Amino acid sequence: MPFQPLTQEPEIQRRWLESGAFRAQRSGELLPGAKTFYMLVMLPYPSGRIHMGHVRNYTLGDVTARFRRMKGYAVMHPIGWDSFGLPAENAAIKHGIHPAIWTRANIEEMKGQIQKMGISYDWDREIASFQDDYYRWNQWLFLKMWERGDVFRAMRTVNWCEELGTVLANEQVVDGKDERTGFPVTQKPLEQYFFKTTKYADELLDCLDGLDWPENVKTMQRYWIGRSEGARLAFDLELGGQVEVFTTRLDTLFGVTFMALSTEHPVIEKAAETDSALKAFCDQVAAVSREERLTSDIKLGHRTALSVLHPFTGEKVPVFAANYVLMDYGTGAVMGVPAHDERDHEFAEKYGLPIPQVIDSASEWDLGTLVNSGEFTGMKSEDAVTAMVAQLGERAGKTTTYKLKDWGLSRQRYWGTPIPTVHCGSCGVVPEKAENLPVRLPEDVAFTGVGPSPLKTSASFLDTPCPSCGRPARRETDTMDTFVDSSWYWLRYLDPRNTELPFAKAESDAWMPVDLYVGGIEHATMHLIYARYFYKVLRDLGLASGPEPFQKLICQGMVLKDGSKMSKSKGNIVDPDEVISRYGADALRLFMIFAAPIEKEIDWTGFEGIEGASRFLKRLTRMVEDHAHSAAQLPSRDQLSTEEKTLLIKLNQTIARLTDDLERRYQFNTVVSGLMELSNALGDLPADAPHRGAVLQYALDAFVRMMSPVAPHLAEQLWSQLGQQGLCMQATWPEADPAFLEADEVLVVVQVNGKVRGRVTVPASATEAQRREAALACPEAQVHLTGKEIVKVVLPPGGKLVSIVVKG
RNA sequence: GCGGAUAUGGCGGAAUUGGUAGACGCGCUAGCUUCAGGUGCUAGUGUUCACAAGACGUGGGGGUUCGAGUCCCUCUAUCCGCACCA
Repeated sequence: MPFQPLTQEPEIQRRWLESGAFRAQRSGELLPGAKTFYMLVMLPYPSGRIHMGHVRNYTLGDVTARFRRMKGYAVMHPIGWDSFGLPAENAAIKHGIHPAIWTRANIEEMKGQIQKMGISYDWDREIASFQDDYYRWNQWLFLKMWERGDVFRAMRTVNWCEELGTVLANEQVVDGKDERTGFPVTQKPLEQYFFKTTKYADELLDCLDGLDWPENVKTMQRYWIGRSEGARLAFDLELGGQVEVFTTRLDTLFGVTFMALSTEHPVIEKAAETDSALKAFCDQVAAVSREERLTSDIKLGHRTALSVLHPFTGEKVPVFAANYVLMDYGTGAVMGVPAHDERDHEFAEKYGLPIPQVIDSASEWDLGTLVNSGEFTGMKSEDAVTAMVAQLGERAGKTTTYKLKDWGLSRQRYWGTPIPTVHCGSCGVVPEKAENLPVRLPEDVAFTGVGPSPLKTSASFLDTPCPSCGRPARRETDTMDTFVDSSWYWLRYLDPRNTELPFAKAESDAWMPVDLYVGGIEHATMHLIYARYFYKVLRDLGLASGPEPFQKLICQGMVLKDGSKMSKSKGNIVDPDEVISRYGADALRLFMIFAAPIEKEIDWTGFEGIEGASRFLKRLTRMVEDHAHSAAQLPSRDQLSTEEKTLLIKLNQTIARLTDDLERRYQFNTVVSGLMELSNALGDLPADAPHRGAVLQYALDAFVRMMSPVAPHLAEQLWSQLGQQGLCMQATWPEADPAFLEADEVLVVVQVNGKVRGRVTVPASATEAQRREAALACPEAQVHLTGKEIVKVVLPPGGKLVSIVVKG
């Protein structure tokens, strides 16, 4: 049968689905001691069409899943849909269709495309977050977290559009205006729900060390969490009250010449009530847009009428409002030490403040020995901190701060999980009862794009009795951030139809942690921090075991077109469907794996690469077609011709190498090049080799099994042609035969003074002394040895090299 | 500015523990087959001088070593992340 992927692939896909070969076992079906492998890809958003990034991601996961199945693992390889969120709601506004209809249609479309790629997902475990049998468990978990005190309510500013009467996401706001309508957007404080992620800050940071993740992702998370050890210190205001600061350099306390407070600091806000110049300064700072603040680092300050008293000297220290102090880090107040902090230095120079040196060290910003610091003079920085904390008593203490913030999960949107709380006139904010879940999204809403969240207009949704006192009350109309949906979905895959719990612990214990998680680098912080946070909460709720959900993480590189990201607006999208309909899924898969190491970008400059992949598959098909099926037994090693032995050695070395690449190294592009090398070796077998039929049959059998994870459709076809029954994907992965890993003769490279001068062949059994002798006798080397004194001869382990050192 | 990474032919890349640099593929060149080719096959393809042997060669410079793409120091360039974090 020739290479006809367009007709063959759908046929083979049907056989797979009918055979149930993609199905993952329930925990009860696993034999004791069974090896499991959980292969996870990041939950896709059903935007409408599959793009090349998906193809790369899913192919990689599929290669791993198929390899592990053949290696005898029970494999979990699921897929689902991150199907709440803004685009569906925008589509509803634009086209006047319900977000659910738009979402369902997109899922159908994309599912069909994924199936055309031959990805081995267990479709029985498919989940979609917009369905109430998924989001009810978001609500259930929210209630559990509420009980434990992991949820709280607080004010936070949002992007508010007065004309639309709605809240906008950051990406919807461009130049301070709604990107769709151009209406102005302002900042407005709103009471919202938060998860207490900071409670786990230390654990989230410390557990990173044990994870097999890319170093850059771990670094990004460390920075994001931003743990900083230091001390807090309360200064007395001259006119009563205190200002607390956080500092990593308490040892520089005697160098304080000013206090810098954020313009949003309560002390400044209060002072501004009676100080119009200060008020004007604060307004001026507030008027600068976010982007401008980020790009400009000009320090501005305004001296207030206030002063604090130095806790040791009692001297008056002036208080400034300053634009470079952030209200949401530390305490929103900084003790200004211009001699030993770069920013404070710049500020002090600008406003003419004294810059007294109090530390003696190599560089002005380093730790060292204290000078001009009263009774602490002469102490080392580290000791001074301890001594000062002890002296300062109640007003100071060692402490730690984090950049990580609590996770604000409220969204003033329709298309998300309703937050299951109720506002009661007498009881306040009350959680819904678990037995009343799910709190479903109502259908009686209109999507106008104007006015408050559609939930606020639905009487059927709003009116509800108070779960606590039973009197009429109103439902919460905020919905959850969609990151909640993606923070535990991989556990729902393990038990997707459970109606009692989000998932049974037996299932999670059987499969967790995820062995390999593959996705885009864009999720390095948000998703991968939230997911880790949730897992720790689930563990503490007794629902899951183990500290971390994802043992190994791979972030695949992007697929570019001529050096830039493929996007609709640039019109440079290469549609996977188009490629599949020209070359077949196998050729596309092969190219995606081969083109570059997985973490690097692939630039899709043209179709040459995929032509090459297709050519390789055609050549293989011909090779199998030309090979007359042979039932002959493979002869023993000493009966084989040299060429036959060479081929079988290449075969077994390839088995060993590819197994290692897939199992330990997670290096995929070399798997394809290994297959190509082996196919070249197959082609080199002479037509008149004495045992050609038996040797080829043996080698092709192993070859087809090894190509099966990458090009599974053609592998099935060739597998049948080789006379094998059953599915190739269910065959076992070949084992390297130790009898064929070494050749009879081995090449020894001869170096003289580090330069390669010759090569000699010796029997594989040759001793060190024999190798040494053969090398010294090598004529090419002799030229460089005559008339020189041999200083030493080095024979490194492995026996493949002899290095001769000469003098003169 | 801070942090992380990367640098190998015309291109994508390989070299797993310090041991033959350039596997494999793309592209290119020549020939054959077919000549309707966006087909198939064979040979060649780091640079340079070439009959050969050789010399040079993994961003630049230095070092360790019998031996360095790989380890150390230093410089340069590119990419990514963060962005006044007290």
